[in-house]
Amino acid sequence: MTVTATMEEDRLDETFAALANSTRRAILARLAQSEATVNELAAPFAMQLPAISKHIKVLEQAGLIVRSRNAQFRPCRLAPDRLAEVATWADQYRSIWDDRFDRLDQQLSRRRRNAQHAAPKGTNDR
Amino acid sequence: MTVTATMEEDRLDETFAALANSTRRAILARLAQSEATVNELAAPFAMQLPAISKHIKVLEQAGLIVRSRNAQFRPCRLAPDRLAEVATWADQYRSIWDDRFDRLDQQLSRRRRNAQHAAPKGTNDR
DNA sequence: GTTGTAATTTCCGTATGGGTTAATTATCTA
DNA sequence: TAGATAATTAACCCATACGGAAATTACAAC
Repeated sequence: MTVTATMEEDRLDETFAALANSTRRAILARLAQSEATVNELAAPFAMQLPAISKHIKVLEQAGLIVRSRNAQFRPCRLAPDRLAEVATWADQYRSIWDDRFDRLDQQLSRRRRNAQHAAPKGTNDR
Repeated sequence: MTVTATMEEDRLDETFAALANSTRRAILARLAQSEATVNELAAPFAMQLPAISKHIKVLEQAGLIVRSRNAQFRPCRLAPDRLAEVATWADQYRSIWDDRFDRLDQQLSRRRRNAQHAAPKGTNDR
């Protein structure tokens, strides 16, 4: 019964864990431009190839990228579904930060009104 | 020069790492309803209090929650800024999954047109 | 088949994560 | 002051994460 929920939770664990590394996020950003091979992805980093290879494995396991085969090359490309899930998850909380802006906005309006009543003749803010 | 970028990257590392645990995400979901004490937050979990206390510490360190003091109690409440950053980060990739839906939509339109040309007299789908 | 290039796997060291129990701190109440 | 409640810290166990170096696999070109 809670099987689906648990599966989704596990997947979010894995997704967020994969995203919790700036090298891996940089790889995703690079792949947002176009697909790329492991060596191409590794080029910008001061890190040995095996390390990048492992990061790619993590991203693939998490479903954030998919890979094909072209001779010795293993081109990677972005798989957007998990990223969409992250956006959806975070959006659950949107009302909370929106509310806060609303309250701030109300406060500002109130202050503007009060300022007008207190000093109706000029701009006396500060 | 890249100081800000690096700080933001480090913060995203920390934010995603904090979110990569279903217990901690459940705590955030609970705090989206109202603030709560450590014992209240711990109640739903089959886990000792110190474990929850550590999870809360991780969330606080990551800036996802803030805490106040009320006698022996340390009520927690949600701090939405980091969640907003996550939403913004994920939204960078929105065009990619939108594009995919667009392509799917175009495909379906094309199929619809072709179906009309091939069998203009009736609904012959499936 | 040998050589070269692309990429992965294995093994290792070190650090961190997530949980436990026991001990400790902080605050209220009688 | 003593005792109860809320919460944290300390000490420990086990597993996993991240990186390096060396060895290995997969394929192409000659």
